Amino acid sequence: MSDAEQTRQNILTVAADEIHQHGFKATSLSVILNRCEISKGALYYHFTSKIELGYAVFEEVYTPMFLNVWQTPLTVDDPIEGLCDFLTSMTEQMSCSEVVCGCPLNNLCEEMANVDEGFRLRILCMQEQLNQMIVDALERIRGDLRENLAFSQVGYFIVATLNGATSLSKSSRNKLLFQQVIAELCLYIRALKK
Amino acid sequence: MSDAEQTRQNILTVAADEIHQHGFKATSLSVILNRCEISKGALYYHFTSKIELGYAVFEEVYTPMFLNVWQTPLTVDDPIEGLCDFLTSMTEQMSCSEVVCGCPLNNLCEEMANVDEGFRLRILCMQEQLNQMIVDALERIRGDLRENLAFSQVGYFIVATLNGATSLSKSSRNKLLFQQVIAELCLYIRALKK
DNA sequence: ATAATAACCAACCGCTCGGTATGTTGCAAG
DNA sequence: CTTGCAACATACCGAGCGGTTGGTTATTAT
Repeated sequence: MSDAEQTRQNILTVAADEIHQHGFKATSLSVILNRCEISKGALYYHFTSKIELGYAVFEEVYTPMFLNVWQTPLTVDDPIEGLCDFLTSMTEQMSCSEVVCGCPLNNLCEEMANVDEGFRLRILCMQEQLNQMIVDALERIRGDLRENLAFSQVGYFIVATLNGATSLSKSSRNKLLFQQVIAELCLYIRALKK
Repeated sequence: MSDAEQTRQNILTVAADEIHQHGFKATSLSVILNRCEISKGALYYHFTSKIELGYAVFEEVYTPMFLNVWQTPLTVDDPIEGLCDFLTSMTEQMSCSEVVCGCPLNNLCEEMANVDEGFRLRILCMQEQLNQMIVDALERIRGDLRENLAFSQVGYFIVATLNGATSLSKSSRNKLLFQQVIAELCLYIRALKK
């Protein structure tokens, strides 16, 4: 990797972390510059504006991370148990920063979706992709599931509940409420089976 | 009501609307001053700082509004149907601004819970109150419900899912996803009965 | 040897923000 | 009649923000 590309990747990584911790608007470029030990000129050489940097972080850091994390549990033999194991292990592995900072995608959705159209469309696209992955997994085992299930509706329901659960852990500052919601969500998911 | 109290109430109302629309940090005091047609001196006569104004909005506007909205469907004869009717009517009555702006409590939770302890504790208290209302309603009809239900867990699950549903409507900018999640949530709630 | 370009750096700019210090007005008590 | 306080208004402050401008350096092509 060239020096320039290395610099760019470093900016993206640091910016992703800052945005995750403080949100997009509250993320200060000067903090990113300090952490990367570069000047403002360097940042504006690689990115034309703060918001373009935000878009790049979304597309090049958050999106691949997200798709990668969800793909494994959904492509396993039994996606129902895959999902439940995945969600349960989330509650165990959840670091302190994740309890406090929440999910990057959900955070950006809350903060930016109604302010900036560029962010909104990217977030929407990501949510639709995630939903489609769930739908695909459910359809793959539709024989094992109850009749009359609206797969897309179920998918969005699962995603919504998970987001709401991270929201609850922000205010309680511990995993307990999150774990409870996830436990109940797993009950719901397992009840999808016949 | 005295003139001074009138001024104070006016500030609270306008601030509540601004915070709902733009979040706490992005809410500008000067905008509030313009809308209220008062000076900065007037605002700082009634409130010692921006954050104290925020607390006052939470306690004197959001909290009573919230408790009032939830009490009705939960104290009805059949809280299961009360809840479902309540949620369904939300999807119908939902104004355009509510689709875009989301729930004030959830917004503040996402934005401020991990930044300011004063907000965090107030939000947590509100969430616990809401959960307790749901738990009380469920216990009142526990004879009609399935065995082995963890009422508190169910309460937080419902709240979490509702919050997640409003989040989804922010990115899609329409009611459709919200309606789907609520529809699935009602299926879940009705399935609590034997 | 020189010209051009990529990859930066340092200094500065206008703007908005929350907050403060001081000034003013009207009314009510003594 | 004046004193005093409640209820404001006006003007200003420093800090931090995103963004711009004008260099500077090292590498590469001619």
